[in-house]
Amino acid sequence: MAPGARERILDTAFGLFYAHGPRGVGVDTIVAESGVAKATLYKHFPRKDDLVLAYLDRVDQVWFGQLRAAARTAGEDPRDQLVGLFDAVVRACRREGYHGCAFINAAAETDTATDVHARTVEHKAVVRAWVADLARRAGAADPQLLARQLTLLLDGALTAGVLDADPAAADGARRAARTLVAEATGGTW
Amino acid sequence: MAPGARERILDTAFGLFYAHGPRGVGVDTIVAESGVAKATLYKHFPRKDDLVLAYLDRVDQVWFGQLRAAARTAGEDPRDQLVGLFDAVVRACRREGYHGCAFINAAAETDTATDVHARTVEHKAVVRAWVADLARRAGAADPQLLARQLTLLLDGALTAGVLDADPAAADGARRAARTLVAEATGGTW
DNA sequence: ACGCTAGCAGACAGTTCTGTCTACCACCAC
DNA sequence: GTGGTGGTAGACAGAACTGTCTGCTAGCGT
Repeated sequence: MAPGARERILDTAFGLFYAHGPRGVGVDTIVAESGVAKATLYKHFPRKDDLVLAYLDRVDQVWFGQLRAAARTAGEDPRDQLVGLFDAVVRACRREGYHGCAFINAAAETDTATDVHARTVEHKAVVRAWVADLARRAGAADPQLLARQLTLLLDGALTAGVLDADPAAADGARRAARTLVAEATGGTW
Repeated sequence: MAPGARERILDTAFGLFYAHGPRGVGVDTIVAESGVAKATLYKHFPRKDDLVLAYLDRVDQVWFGQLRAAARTAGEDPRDQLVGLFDAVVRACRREGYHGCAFINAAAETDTATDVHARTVEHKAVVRAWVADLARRAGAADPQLLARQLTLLLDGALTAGVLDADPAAADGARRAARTLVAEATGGTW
């Protein structure tokens, strides 16, 4: 009880939604697993979609935090930070129960007109804007282009990480990122 | 009747599965839409999963055909062909009703131990092997690495194409491909 | 003592899903 | 004409789904 019903629901939903996809988990399962009453769940999240959106918000926080940490760890040079982003991917793919990008997975099972889809687009746009800022500070000739290319690689690597357990995927992405950053900033460093 | 019930079922399933994801389409819907009797559907495809796999096989044929056509159109030089692959992505993303990579979408809503997941892994491996052969003929220092990087970009671009209608995504992927191919084959051409 | 808030427990309605089954029909080979 | 093949039409069972509702309990501020 101490952590409050809302947190328990979100914790449970986080694990189940990520493992099986929002559509693959019934409300009853979340109720049973979290030990919360059904009425309580529907008080906090009137519709299942509200719970899904709260789940995605949490994923956004966690994943963005990991990206920031990876960049911070990579060093002072923004170019190193851009490449360092892919350490977050490498680490994520190695994690037990890794199942790809939660946003991509969630969007894959919804129509393009839904809130879930919109939230996914928004998340990707925010990440790309942040990468573009790094690219600008790295002195890229076209920061928007470089950010676009790196986030494409990012999404590709996140997807490949679940399809193909081979860690060569994330490593290949990292090396590709280095090549693209070098090309965009005019030479190696 | 002329085209046979099996084809009618597959045609209908192809459209519906791609638009809403296999899990988002009930067997009843396919029955109604294809004008086929339920018993007939279950005679040809004893389980829904069998129909999903047949759907994926058809997607594989179609998409691989488009990749091959894009490479062929790009010219004689294997390096041009590697870059030309991304024309297939550009064209796919522009198509009305584009909804991303059918394999990635299908895999996103299944467990990793399922047939659907395995078929997806297989498809991606076949495409990558084919790209690796192109990379070898293009004289890449490490064809496996280049193929890995290009297919990462491919998957990233296919995913971005549905999340973000901006055609800059596929174009960015194309330009990144050119950079990576140049780097791997030692200089521009 | 009183009322308010938060929560638990579980029945319930109504829909939708997969998969099975019965009954009938049309054609074609022999 | 007779039997096999492939198809239609639709009822049906059994499960799972979302969302609602009733009743009960415990704590807490005043």
